[in-house]
Amino acid sequence: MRRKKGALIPLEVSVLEAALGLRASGTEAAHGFLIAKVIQDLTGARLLTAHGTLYRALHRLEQAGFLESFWEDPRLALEQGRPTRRFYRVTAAGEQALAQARADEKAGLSSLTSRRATP
Amino acid sequence: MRRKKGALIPLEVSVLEAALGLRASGTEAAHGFLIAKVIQDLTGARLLTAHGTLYRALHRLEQAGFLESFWEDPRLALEQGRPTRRFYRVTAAGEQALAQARADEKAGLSSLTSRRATP
DNA sequence: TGACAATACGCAGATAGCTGCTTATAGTCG
DNA sequence: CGACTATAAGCAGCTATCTGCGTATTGTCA
Repeated sequence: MRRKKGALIPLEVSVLEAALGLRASGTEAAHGFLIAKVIQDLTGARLLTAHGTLYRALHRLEQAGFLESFWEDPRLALEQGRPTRRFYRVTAAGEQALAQARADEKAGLSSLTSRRATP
Repeated sequence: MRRKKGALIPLEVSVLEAALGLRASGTEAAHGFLIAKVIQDLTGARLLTAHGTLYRALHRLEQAGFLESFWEDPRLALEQGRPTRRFYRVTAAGEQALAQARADEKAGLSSLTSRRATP
């Protein structure tokens, strides 16, 4: 799956949507596992085992500047007896990229329907 | 498996032996996962998935005062990109208990061979 | 338009620690 | 000695993150 430079891949769109959705419902920053669950709920996808894919997507998005990440206080994780979480926050650039991806999607759909018509 | 008060169960003996073995070879304090691996090597047991059993044994031994535990610095774990480890150290009481268990085992074996003879 | 190359996807599993449930076993009491 | 019961063992799975590997898909270039 070769990437059209600067564009977002479906899973990345889902990640941004999930993160923004969580933010809208009061969760400032979401960790990977939570995002995985939300996406799973939304899409019905079985990324139960395939978490690796999601984490890679998160890293890509971070490198692209669409997400920023930070580790939670490890002492908190220790107290609650679970692994330390890494939290992700959607950046302004990320929001823009998502908006752009949505616009592209619409454009792509219309170009698809009018493909035969446009030379 | 009902416990003879104060006695050690085979797995607990293995845990103490593994921890002491590691200490003898320069590893001051061992974490659960490492102990699991050592025991696995020694006994050939397949506690690959059954880690739960080991951790419970570790907790028991700690509660009994035969082990003391401490968490590693979570920042270190973060830097090395792995879950935080919990380290265990055999206490003096633990060493004594192990010696006792070995003595009991020998006594048990001899009583076994002479069972019919001893009333 | 069709072949190629880049890369995302999904599977599998590692790292660490932990809990719940069922079964087997061993100690104790009648 | 045999029944009862406490509990360890084993199985399964959760929490959370991450890497390696083979396959599938997609954009681009000829």
